[in-house]
Amino acid sequence: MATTIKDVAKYAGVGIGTVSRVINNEKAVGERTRKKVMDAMKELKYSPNNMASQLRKNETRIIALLVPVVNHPFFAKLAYYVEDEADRFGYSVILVSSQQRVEKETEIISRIKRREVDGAVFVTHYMHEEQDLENCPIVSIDRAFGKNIPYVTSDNYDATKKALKYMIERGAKKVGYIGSKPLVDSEVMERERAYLDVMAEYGMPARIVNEVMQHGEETAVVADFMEKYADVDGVFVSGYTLSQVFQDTAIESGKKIPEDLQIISYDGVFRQWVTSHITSVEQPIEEMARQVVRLLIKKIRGEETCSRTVLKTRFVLGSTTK
Amino acid sequence: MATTIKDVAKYAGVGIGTVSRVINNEKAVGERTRKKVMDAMKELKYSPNNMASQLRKNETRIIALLVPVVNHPFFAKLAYYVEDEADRFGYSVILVSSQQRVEKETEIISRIKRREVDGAVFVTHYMHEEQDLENCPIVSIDRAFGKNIPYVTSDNYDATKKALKYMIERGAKKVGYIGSKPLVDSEVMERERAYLDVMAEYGMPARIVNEVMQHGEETAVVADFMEKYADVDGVFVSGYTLSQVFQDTAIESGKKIPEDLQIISYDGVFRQWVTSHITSVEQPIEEMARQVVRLLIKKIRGEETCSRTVLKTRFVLGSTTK
DNA sequence: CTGAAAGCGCTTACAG
DNA sequence: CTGAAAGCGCTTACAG
Repeated sequence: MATTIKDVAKYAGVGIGTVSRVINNEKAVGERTRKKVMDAMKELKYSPNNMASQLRKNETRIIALLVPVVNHPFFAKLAYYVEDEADRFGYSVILVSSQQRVEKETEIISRIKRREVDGAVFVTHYMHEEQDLENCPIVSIDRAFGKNIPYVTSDNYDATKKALKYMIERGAKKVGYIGSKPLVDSEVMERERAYLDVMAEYGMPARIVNEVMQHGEETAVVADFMEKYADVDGVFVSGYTLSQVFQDTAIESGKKIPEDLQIISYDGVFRQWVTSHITSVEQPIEEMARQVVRLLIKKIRGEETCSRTVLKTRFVLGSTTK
Repeated sequence: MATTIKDVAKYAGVGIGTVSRVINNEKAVGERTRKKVMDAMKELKYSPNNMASQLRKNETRIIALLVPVVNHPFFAKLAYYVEDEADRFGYSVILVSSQQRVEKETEIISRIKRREVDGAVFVTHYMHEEQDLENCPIVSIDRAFGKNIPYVTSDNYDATKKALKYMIERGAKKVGYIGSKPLVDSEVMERERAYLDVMAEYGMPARIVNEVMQHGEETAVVADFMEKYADVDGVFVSGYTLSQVFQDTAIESGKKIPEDLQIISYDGVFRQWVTSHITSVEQPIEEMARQVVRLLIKKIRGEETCSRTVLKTRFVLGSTTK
C-alpha cells in the first residue's frame, strides 16, 4: 500500500484538505502548517496519486496525437514539437499511429469520451461522415474534417504557384504535377488547383497524375507518370516519399537534372533528417506543431479558437532547378 | 454532465454493479439483463469514465517511452514498434523526448509513483546514482542502469568482431574505430571492447576515437579522427549520425570507397528511412521494441522477467566494403 | 445471476 | 487559515 493523503494528514496532525492544499500550492495555508505537511510528505515519501485527482478535476492532462506513422521524417518531427509544446503547458502526448486504419480515428474519439485523454490532434483523417464530435476537443493539420475542428495549414496554393512560376521562368516548358491525392477534403488539394491555374495562365497543357495511393505504390505511380509524360522538363512533386522516388527514378532514367528536368518538391526530401538539395517548398513543421497544440489547449479550456490558421512556407533553392 | 453508470442503471432498472459487469464483459450476467443494460447504454450514449475505473483498479494502462529525441530514424522506428506492441496488450504510449535533460528521467519515475503511468521504457539514461526505483516497472534498451532493470540489447561484441574480421579479410590493414561514448554503463561499450580485442588478436595498433559527444559535434569528431589517422584503410563507425557524417567526409576527402577505405557501420545510415548501401551491422529494431514492451508488461504484472535479452543483429553487405 | 454498500485517493464548497 | 464531509464514477467482495 502506497502512502496516501490520509497518512500524511495523520502524521502531520492536520486535515486531509490541508494536505491537498499544500500539494496544490494554494496560498491559503499558514507557513507553520505548510512546513509540517511538507515534512510529513518527505518523511513518508508521499507521492500524490494522480488518478484520484484526475477523477475529481475531470482532466487527464493528456492529449493524443494521431499520425499515419511515426517513423517518417515529417511526422516524427511533428511529434517531436507537439510533445515539446504540450509539455510546456503541462500536457503529455499519447502517440497513435493510425496506419491507415479508420478505426483508430473513431477509437480516439471514444477515448476522449471515456476521458482517457483531454483532446486530440488529428494529422490524418479518413472519416467521411460527420461524427458526433460536438464538444470533442479536436484539432487538425491541413484538413478540415468538421465545421468545429480548427486546423493549421500552410499556404499551399500560393507556394505552389510561386514554385511553378519560378520553374517556368527558368525555362521549363512542359511542366508536370505528380502527387498523392488525400482521401478527404484537404488543403493539400490546393496544390493541384494552383498547378492547374498556372497551366491555364500560361496556356500550357496539364501533365498531371494525382491519385489516391497507398504507401508503397509510389514507384508504380512515378513509372506511370514518366511513361505518360516522357517529355516533361519540369515537375512539381507533392509529398516526401513521392519526391524521393521521383528524384531517384529521374536520375536512373539518365535525365540530367536540372538541365533536362527541373524538380521542385512540396516538403522536400529528407536525407538522414536533413533536407537534401532538392528545390522545395518547406513547411514550417515546428511552427505548425506548436500552433496546433495551442489551438487544442484553447479548445480544451473552452476558449475561442481561430478555425483556420495558415502558416508561411519557405521556398528553398536546391540543385534541382536552373 | 455526462451520463454515468448510475443513469444507465436507473434507466435499465438494475443495480450499478450489474452495469459495471456488463461493461467489463463478465460472464456472470443473465442474457436478459445484459440486453437491457446494453440498450440503456446505447440509448443514453453512455461512455464509461475511464478515470474512475483506473482509480479503482489502480492501473492507467499507459506506459512512457523515454528517448533522447523522436525525430531521429532509430528512435522513431523504435517508437513506432513500441506503440504497436503496447497497443496489442491494450496499453497506450506516452512519448517523452529527454533531450539530454536529466530531470526528464527522474520526472518519469515520479510519474510512475504518482500513478500517471504504469511503467516506462528507458532508451536513454543519465542517472548515475541508484535511485529508489524499487518496484518501479522500468525496462531499458542497451544499458543496464540498475540491478532490477531488465533490458534488451543486441550482440554488440560478436557483431562488431565479425564485422571487423570481414573487413580485415578483404585487405584492411589499418583499421580504425570511431564512436560516441555513452555517458553511463552501456552494452554499446562492447563494440569498443570487440575492436580492441580484434586489434590485439591481429597485432594491429588501435586507431580509435570514442568520446562522449553532444549531438552536433559529429563533424568535429570525425575531422579529429581523420587528422589523427589519415592513413586508415578500414573504419568501423558506431552510430547513425556519425556514420553518415563519416561517410560524407570520407567521400569529400577524395578517398575512393571501398578501394582506399572500407567502412562498416553499426546501425547503418538511413536515407529517407531506407538503409542505404553502407555495409552495416543492423539492429533488429522492431524485435527490440517488441521484446522490451513485453518485458515491461511482465514487470507491471509482477511476473518474472529475464534480466538481459540479447537479440541478433544482421550483417548487411553494402558497397562500402570490398 | 444480481443488488446494496464500501471504498479507490483525491478536491472543494461549506462552515467556522 | 483549517477541518469535516460530500462526492468524482467506477469496481468488487459480500450476501443473497
